[in-house]
Amino acid sequence: MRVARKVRFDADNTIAPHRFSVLVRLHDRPRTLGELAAIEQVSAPSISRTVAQLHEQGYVDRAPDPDDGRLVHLSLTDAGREVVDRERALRDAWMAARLEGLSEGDRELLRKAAVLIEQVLDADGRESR
Amino acid sequence: MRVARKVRFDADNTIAPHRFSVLVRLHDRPRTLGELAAIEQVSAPSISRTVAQLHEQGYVDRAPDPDDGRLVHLSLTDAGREVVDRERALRDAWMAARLEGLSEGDRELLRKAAVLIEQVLDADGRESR
DNA sequence: TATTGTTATACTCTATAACTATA
DNA sequence: TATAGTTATAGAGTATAACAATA
Repeated sequence: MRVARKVRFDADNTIAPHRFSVLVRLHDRPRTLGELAAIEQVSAPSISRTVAQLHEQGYVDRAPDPDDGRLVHLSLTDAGREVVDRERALRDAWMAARLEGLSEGDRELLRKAAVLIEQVLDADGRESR
Repeated sequence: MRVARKVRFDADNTIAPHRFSVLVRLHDRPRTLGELAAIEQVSAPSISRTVAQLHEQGYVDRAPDPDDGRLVHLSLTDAGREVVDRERALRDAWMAARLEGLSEGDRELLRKAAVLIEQVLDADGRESR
């Protein structure tokens, strides 16, 4: 949690965390509003508002489902994809700078730990977050 | 960051994250409002309001500085200390449950990684966060 | 009737600007 | 004048309740 906090504070983020998170979900694949609400664990009105803003910013496309008129399919625009890539590059650079002083052995240890942590998270809630 | 998110979502936290964070800072030692604002990286009015609420909830004591009438020294009440301890116990339990399935070797790997990560964070910004 | 999404309204946390009290 | 903190006001994100459209 300290690492997460540090990245959030120091990495000069260019987009608000919850908006970035939504863009990342859509970077994986297109989703409906309901799916996003479930993944992000926020209410329907909340995700609706956030997506509306991202749509206005030109980062997200909205498309009605051809068979079910209630569904709205969201996907990233090219601009949205760029935002995700740029932000990820910023965070990667931040982390790389921090790991520079470590020995190769230490870095290898952290690589193994990262794999382990991913496993633990995936084994848990099948969250797909 | 995925771990932090998961803990925040799943661990049935009993107090809002930013309030908890302030209580943790005061658990370390008493501090003034200005110190808290700097540590938490929020504005003076923001920390002032948060601390006022924690004071109303009975978690924080306020005491004027005997020499400098502008300063307000904040410290935890017994109730505040309990909140921190309880919340930490919840998170520890959450984490312990998640690590149960690992081998002793894997857990040892994670212990070493945690030490390393602490070092990296401390080496960085001398943040005392 | 149930489901998907939006609108109305309110609460919390945040910030900047203006202010009070003390140094 | 400068510093520590508070009050006034506004913006962003969240929630619940009520609503519209579709199945």
